[in-house]
Amino acid sequence: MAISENYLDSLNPTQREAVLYTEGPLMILAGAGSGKTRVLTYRTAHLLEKGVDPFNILSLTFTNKAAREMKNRIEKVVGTDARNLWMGTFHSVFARILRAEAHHIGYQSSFTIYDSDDSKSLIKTIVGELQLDDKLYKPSTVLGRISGAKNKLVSVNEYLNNPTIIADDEEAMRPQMGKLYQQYQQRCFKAGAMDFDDLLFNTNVLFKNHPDVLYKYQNRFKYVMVDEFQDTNLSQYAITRKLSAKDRNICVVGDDAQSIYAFRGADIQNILNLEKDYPEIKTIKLEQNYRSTKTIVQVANSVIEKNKEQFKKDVWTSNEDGELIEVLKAGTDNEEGMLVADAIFEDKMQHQLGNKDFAILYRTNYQSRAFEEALRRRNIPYKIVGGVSFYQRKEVKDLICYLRFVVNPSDEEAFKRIINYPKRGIGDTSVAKLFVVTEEQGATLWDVLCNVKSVLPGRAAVAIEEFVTHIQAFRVELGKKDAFEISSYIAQNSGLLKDLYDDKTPEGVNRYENVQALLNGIKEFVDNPEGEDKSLGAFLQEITLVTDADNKDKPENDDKVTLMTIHSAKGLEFRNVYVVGMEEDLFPSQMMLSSRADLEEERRLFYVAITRAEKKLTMSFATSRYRFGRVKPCEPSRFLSELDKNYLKISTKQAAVIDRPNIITAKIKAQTNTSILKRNTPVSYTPSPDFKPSDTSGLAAGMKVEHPKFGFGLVQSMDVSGNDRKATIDFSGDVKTLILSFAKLKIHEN
DNA sequence: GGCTATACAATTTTT
DNA sequence: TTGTATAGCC
Repeated sequence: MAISENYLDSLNPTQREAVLYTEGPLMILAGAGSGKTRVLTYRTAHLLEKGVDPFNILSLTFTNKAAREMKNRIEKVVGTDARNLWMGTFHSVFARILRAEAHHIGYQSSFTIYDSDDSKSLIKTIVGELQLDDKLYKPSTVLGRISGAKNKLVSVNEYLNNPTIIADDEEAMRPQMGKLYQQYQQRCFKAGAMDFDDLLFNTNVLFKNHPDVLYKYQNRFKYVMVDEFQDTNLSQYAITRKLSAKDRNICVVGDDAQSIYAFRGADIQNILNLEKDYPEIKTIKLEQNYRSTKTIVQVANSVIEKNKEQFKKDVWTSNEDGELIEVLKAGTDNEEGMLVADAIFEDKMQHQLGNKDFAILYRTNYQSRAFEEALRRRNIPYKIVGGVSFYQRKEVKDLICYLRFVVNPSDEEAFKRIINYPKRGIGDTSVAKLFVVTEEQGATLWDVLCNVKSVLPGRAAVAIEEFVTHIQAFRVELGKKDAFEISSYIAQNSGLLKDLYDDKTPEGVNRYENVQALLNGIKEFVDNPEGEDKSLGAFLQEITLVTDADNKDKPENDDKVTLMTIHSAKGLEFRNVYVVGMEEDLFPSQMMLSSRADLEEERRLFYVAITRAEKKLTMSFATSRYRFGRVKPCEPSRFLSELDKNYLKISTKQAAVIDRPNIITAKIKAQTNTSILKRNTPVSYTPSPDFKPSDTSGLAAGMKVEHPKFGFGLVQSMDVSGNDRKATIDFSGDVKTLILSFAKLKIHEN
């Protein structure tokens, strides 16, 4: 095996220890930027070098993207052997295993995976059928409760019999919650569907009830590694524990300071459980940060120090001190966008950076709008990670639901979406009737559909019979064609493609293209030599587990500023990071203020945001923000005042253009407490009363100019090499490079 | 059943 | 402000 040179030499002593410690349980507490991925990569490479078969190694990561990247890196070290490693998210790995073992737990291997929209829609249906108050039993609330139970491995029966849970639900005025959980599970099962949590829950059931199956996978996965262990929930932990019970070669990597998924059931307790379950466990701490400047590391430390509950860790770096952390203050959310876009532009010019060196991180997705707009106006390319995934778009999901229903005609949620699209005159009442009859008869949905005449009156029945004939025809093709052929066939013959094609509005054209893109994606899936299972069913299961964050960008057009939530930024790093929307009630989110545990999670989130930055960190906040179509005053985040002031530079920058009348800003300023930033608020330059921008086409070095914001300056040099003409101007010591097409400059003759 | 008009709520984070 | 839910009409 050809391992590239002395890879061990490039590691520090603790890292090396972690790589070499291959037998027996190991816990690596890895501080932010401490070379964790490097350790995991080399550890795997080292295992392979020792002669361990790649088939025997399982690595569980948090995102598909992380898995893919690690696989690539290992491949660079050990070569093509890496292809046979099992790497993926908990959900994708165990979905594959469940697919293979589905018959043991009463499912077909073609089971559907419900995404959260499917789950909520089903809950809504059930709440309606049970005639419960839908204000009280909101789908998201109910799903959250069910999800929470499953993540703690609480089955329906246990739920129904647990006095504490019952009391909780009664106190919340939702006594029917258990009943809903029960119905929901039944309906999923009957529909041949599992939701995200079921993938893990049912893996536990499988391993518990079928020791022979468990034994098989224990022998298969002799070495188990878990990345981002702090974000695992009980259900996930139970799976890893079972898998590694035989050989006890479990290696987990995590950082409690970066645990940000408690809302999804992640439990720090797992780290303690681990020490209990594996008393012989070896713990290694990686504390040297290689990513960030001293300033950033120290500010991050000063933030996380405020948390009470944490393991002792001492993250340090030998990197340079670096630049101070800049804090930008904006009057409005739009101005915040402009300030940040301006700052990015300036940084780019001054340090000759690429767009991909920058990231804008925010707490909630909806904040992206102002930054998109500002970046677009300055022609700075950007990409948004997160938000609605491609597969969630209406037109794409419509086709997917056709495919789902053809593969699994019990799939109720898919049925609901396609039964009247394209329109065939079947309304909600008919659909509800069908479900009721299905329940009453204890039959399957498909059976009822096939005998629809006995259920529904004439017109609707005829329409459904037609639909059934269509589906049957598609199912016949399923055996003959590959996934791509059958999908194209269905897209065409269902009338879906035609419906979209007929819409000639720009949005309609876009929708049509999206469906074509989906078909291309399926083609790619079929042509990809790596996957072994190329059935349509396999494709459908895979894409449900793909998030937008996993999207591989084409490398050639990848030089873009990245916009994303802090959650999706976990595990990534950027040269310059902008943490925006640093306002009370936004970050920390008002939803998280109720308990100390929640606030501490927000603070860890802040810690994650800070530690993404390598060289330069900038934060921003606005003193007013649009919310629900109304301007709302905002106060700076308490997190800002928790930062060590010695590392801060309060910026005096203002946006180049004021977007709304000053009255609003002024009024809000008057009532807003901006104490931490008040003291050195600068006197901004007031332009001459007769200020009027000149024609700058003849601008040359040596000329004296006036800028509405920066005041008088002397042109040092001109840059006409790029697309934009730029001038470097000295504004009494403050040297700026301005793009002439944007900058308003008045040329003074003398 | 399908369409329009009106009312109303909503913004946490993700597999 | 936007998107969704409901009511009321054809």
